Amino acid sequence: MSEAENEWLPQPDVDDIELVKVLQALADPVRLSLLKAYAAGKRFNCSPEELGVAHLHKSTVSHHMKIMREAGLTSTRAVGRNRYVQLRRDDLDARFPGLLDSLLKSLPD
Amino acid sequence: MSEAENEWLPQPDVDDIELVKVLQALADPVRLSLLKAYAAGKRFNCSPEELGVAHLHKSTVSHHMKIMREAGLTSTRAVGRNRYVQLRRDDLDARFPGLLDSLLKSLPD
DNA sequence: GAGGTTGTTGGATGATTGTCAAACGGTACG
DNA sequence: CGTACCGTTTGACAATCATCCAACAACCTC
Repeated sequence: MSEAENEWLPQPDVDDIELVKVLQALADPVRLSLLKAYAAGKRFNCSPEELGVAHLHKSTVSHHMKIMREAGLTSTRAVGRNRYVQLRRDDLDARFPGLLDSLLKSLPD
Repeated sequence: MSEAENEWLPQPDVDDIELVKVLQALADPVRLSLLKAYAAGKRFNCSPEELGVAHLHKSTVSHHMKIMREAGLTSTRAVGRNRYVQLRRDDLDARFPGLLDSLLKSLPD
């Protein structure tokens, strides 16, 4: 049994989260799907099937996750082969009060 | 003196405003500047200077305004040579409650 | 260690986008 | 009427982007 690593993937500091980049990260139907999945608590692994984007290649999903993380939308912890992703709710709410909530309420079914 | 026309430029119906398109329309620094100008009540003419994007060609500004209008963000009334633009506050708030408010509060200076 | 799993990276490609410039079309007003 | 004005449209161009595929790296299990 190897030492369980617990490494956080690089992400911008709270104060460096830019509105334009957040909006750019959200301006894509696939990433809105990911946002919805993350908001629903799906935080374990990145398989396209479980994230509701089964039609996409896994590298494409990885690409979208990177964009969201680098925009400041998500945090990712790498543990072994898995990625544990979660929304940066507190950080986003501190920086853009109410934005995430109204977004999540406005997401299409 | 010619008859003063009062023609509304084409825009989506309230129920047809899509979140993705709204976000795409907002995911650009220039259009965020326009949003800010419109929110501040600058509704008369489309000159790049008065809208705070003096570095851009007038056709570029016209292009951005069209994108915002077709996304459902703005309403435009054409009167003579002028364009009277305003935010669709009520429509946006009906469709995405709280979104516009939190956005406007989050706009950079 | 071998082989299967999970996610990332690089290249390639087609589509979209932001911008400008020039031409165009109404409009206002001498 | 002619000219200046204001915004739109079109074409062109470079840049960015979303996607796939193949190769790779790290990990887990047998």
